[in-house]
Amino acid sequence: MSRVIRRFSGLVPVAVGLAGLLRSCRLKDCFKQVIDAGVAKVNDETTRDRILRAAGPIFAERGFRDATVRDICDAAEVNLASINYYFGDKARLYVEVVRFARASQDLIYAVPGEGVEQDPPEQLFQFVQALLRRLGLDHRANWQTQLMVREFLEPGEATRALAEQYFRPAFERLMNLLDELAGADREKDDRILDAFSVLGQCLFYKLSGPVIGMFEGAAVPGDRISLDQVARHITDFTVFGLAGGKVRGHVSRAAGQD
Amino acid sequence: MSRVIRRFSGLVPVAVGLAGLLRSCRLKDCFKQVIDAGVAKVNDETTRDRILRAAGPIFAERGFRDATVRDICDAAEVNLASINYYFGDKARLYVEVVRFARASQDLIYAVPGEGVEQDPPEQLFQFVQALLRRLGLDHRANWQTQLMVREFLEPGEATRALAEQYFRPAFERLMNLLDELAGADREKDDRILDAFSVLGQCLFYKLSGPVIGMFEGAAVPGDRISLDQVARHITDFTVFGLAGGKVRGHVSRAAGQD
DNA sequence: CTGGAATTCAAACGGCTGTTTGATATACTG
DNA sequence: CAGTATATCAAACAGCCGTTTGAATTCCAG
Repeated sequence: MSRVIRRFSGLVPVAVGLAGLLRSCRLKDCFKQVIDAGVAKVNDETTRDRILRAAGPIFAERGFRDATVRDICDAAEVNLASINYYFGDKARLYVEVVRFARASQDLIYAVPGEGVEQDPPEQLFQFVQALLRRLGLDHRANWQTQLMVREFLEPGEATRALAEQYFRPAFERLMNLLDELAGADREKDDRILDAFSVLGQCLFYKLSGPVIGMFEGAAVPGDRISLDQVARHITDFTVFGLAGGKVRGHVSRAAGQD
Repeated sequence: MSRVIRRFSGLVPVAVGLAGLLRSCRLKDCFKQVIDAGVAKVNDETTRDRILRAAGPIFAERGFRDATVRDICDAAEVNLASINYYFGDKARLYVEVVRFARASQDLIYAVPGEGVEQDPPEQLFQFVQALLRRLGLDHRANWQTQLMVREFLEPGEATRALAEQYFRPAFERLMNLLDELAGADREKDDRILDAFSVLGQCLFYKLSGPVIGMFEGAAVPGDRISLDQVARHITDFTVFGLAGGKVRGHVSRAAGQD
């Protein structure tokens, strides 16, 4: 009781408290938000920001569980207690980091060629190319992408917002793109499955990287095969693959010899 | 010093020691191997086996790090010290569990229709169908598959053997299958990329399950869309997609309007 | 300058982890 | 049966984890 009062002794916590998601987060933040809004400018990095920036790569590389607050504080060169002081606990720091990652890059969404008039296959190529780049197929992925892939593979509390705001728009843009390629008269389920086929092809290179490197014959992009080669292949594969959806009798049965 | 001598007081440890990978693992195992070889038969389950069997699902569900030896021992109804007594430590139990999982199911490999004379598209369909089933797209995946997917996504020490013995044979069978479909005159890189495209499409449903469930419109197999529908789609998509590889000029450029 | 709030800090706390220990019970051998 | 190797067990250990504490420091308005 007394500890809470001591800690929330100022007037600012009340504002945050009313905002709903309060608890113990420290409260220079409120001024910070005002500052960020453009009212004023902070020259040297605040402790909160250093934590946020240092935590990103660590969470991305090791995941929530394996990343320790001690390592994060060491990397940020702040005191061990700072995380609990500014964010309440490790979990809330994590969702803040995800938010930060999301804000500092728009992942799949901002695909080049959006709105530009080009033929559909070329638009698809650029979509795929951009996605592969975001996934880090050219160089190593940045930590933001790594973090989002992690959230994608095993969703947590922060994932729902991610899905709504980033994955879904990209997903719908892709479906529209495929409509242009295959004709818009497709059924809804087919549209979805087609989009999955494209995303699956792209994600495979990100997710299976370490293992396919073990197959002597196979080569990861960046090794023998360039990112553009992969993007080109996926585009071609898809453009022709879509034709399969048009044949309602289903090829694999229709082609049967019996 | 004295503890080692006390523990390895018998003569059996020497044999295992010579085998190379000894250390503190307990040594009824040597007899156990003889028993398994058919010399004798053990009626009631040994402690070692109970641990092995209980650890599988727990490692599969939570991963190596989040699975605790206490939970495993509770599930196996054995004493806490048993894991260290029989396996040395948690890590060596884990690789043993992976070996056990690998042995108790042959994952992707044993595809129905192997050797059976059917037209290539139907063979591909059955390959895809079998893979999706192994991945647990119909009901929930069994723990063996879960464990292998985990190893696939972030490889550990046990992964290399897995890749060599299971992933690779399936991979090569798939490439041969695609050769029959597309003609065998393809370049090596194209064969690999085509196979990746198929695997990517299949894996997508396993890996993105939780997230695509968040898209209201989209449906996971088992929900609105059946596993066979998905398998059929992937097959059709692939059969036509392979045609893209035959056009050397690359569709996405050739179809350009400029 | 002064007093009180905001922040930083070293130290510790309680809990959970994998592992070890030494005693005890069981099985087997000569 | 005696004696020894094997197996089981409750208890404890050391180490790391996230978190808390209370004092010291910095900051800033009056």
